[in-house]
Amino acid sequence: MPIAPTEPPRQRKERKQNADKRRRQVLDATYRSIVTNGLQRTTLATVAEEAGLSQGVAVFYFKSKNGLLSEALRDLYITYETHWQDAIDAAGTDAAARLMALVRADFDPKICNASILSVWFAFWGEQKFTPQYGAITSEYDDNRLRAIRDICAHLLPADPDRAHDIADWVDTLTDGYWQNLHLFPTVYTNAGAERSTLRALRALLPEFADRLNPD
Amino acid sequence: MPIAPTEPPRQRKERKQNADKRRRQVLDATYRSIVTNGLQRTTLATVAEEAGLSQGVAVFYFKSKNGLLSEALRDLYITYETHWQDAIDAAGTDAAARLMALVRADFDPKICNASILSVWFAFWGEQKFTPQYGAITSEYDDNRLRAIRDICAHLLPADPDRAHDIADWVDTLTDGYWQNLHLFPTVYTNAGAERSTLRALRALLPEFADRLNPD
DNA sequence: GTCTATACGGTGATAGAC
DNA sequence: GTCTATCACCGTATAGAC
Repeated sequence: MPIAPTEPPRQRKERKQNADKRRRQVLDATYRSIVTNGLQRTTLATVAEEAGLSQGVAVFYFKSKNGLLSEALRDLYITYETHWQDAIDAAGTDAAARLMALVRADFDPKICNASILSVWFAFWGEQKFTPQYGAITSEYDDNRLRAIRDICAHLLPADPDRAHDIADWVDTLTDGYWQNLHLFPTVYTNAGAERSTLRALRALLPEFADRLNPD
Repeated sequence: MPIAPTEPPRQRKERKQNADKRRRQVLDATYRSIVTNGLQRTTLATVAEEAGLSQGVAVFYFKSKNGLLSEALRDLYITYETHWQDAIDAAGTDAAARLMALVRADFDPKICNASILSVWFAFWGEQKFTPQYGAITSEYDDNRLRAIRDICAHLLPADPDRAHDIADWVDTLTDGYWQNLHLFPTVYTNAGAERSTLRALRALLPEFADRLNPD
């Protein structure tokens, strides 16, 4: 059976690396094009120009415009997920500290700013009409909701119903503040949204209020 | 100065009525086209077909595609605003009852369902790239936030800071549930979102818990 | 006021040279 | 792998007949 469709391992690896590099290059360009042009006016031409490559390259690596945009959305979710996971990992084992870390991570300007929010909302605005987006959104958002529920379950081991409610409210409230930040960037600020969310948390969890204080 | 560029009053009125009728006809068609095609693939052609009119009519009454879509967004906000205003008006003078009425109005399937949410999010996804949308959004959302703050101020006359927080949380939490309903229509339901919001309200306002119960 | 026809500029995808 | 050239198509807006 051997005498496989061979090529030296080293060369194969180099090809793979080149492919990954190009994919990254095109994804970054896609992201920049959406930020400046929106999803509507992002075309293979605008992406190619941002990347400093030809249109053909984007098609070669992503098959179609739709494939490219779907991968861009997945990439966005991966970056986001890595960020909040790192944050709760770094917060140690105390559930209150982990919950606070997750909230603060959500409003970190590194992943929550006008540009990135405009990309999120551009995709979400199309989600109903592009089924692929919906599948990606569900997959990743589920991870986050489970993580929040897990933290809350540890925080309130004696009251799973209340833990479930709190988890739902935290998830929903942070989403709501993202929307406020996106729609009214002159009224809301990251720091303000974070403070408001933590204040809500202290009001909802008075017994942990001292451990949910950013100071 | 008279001898104005006249035309008999009756005729002028009839023209105005016809214009209003046509505008409504085209706006409704625009709305239907967005629901079925999304904002990206809504064109003058799809709107004209939905309306059973020619492309020229849409341009005649709304100047351009952009003008048409902006008016459609404004129309959406007016319908929404009328709905929640009617709801709090009908709730009487008790602040807790008014607050609950506002929340319940927000999840009324009449104005909160998969179709309408997809239209809202389609516009919000483009907001950053179409300045006109932002102006309309700010104008109308401000009315709602002021109304909520007003209700909360009546509810907690002795504690304006807390009233302000509660108002902010109600506004943001309902927005967040709209997003959940839009992104995960198989997981969230209108009734569930309403119940969760009211439960949050009772947790945040324990002294009014009995008056914030839907039963 | 309403229509049809059309100008003009993209758009995604493909073919084929290098 | 990467490029350029090219295809068939669709988008808005306008012009002008009725």
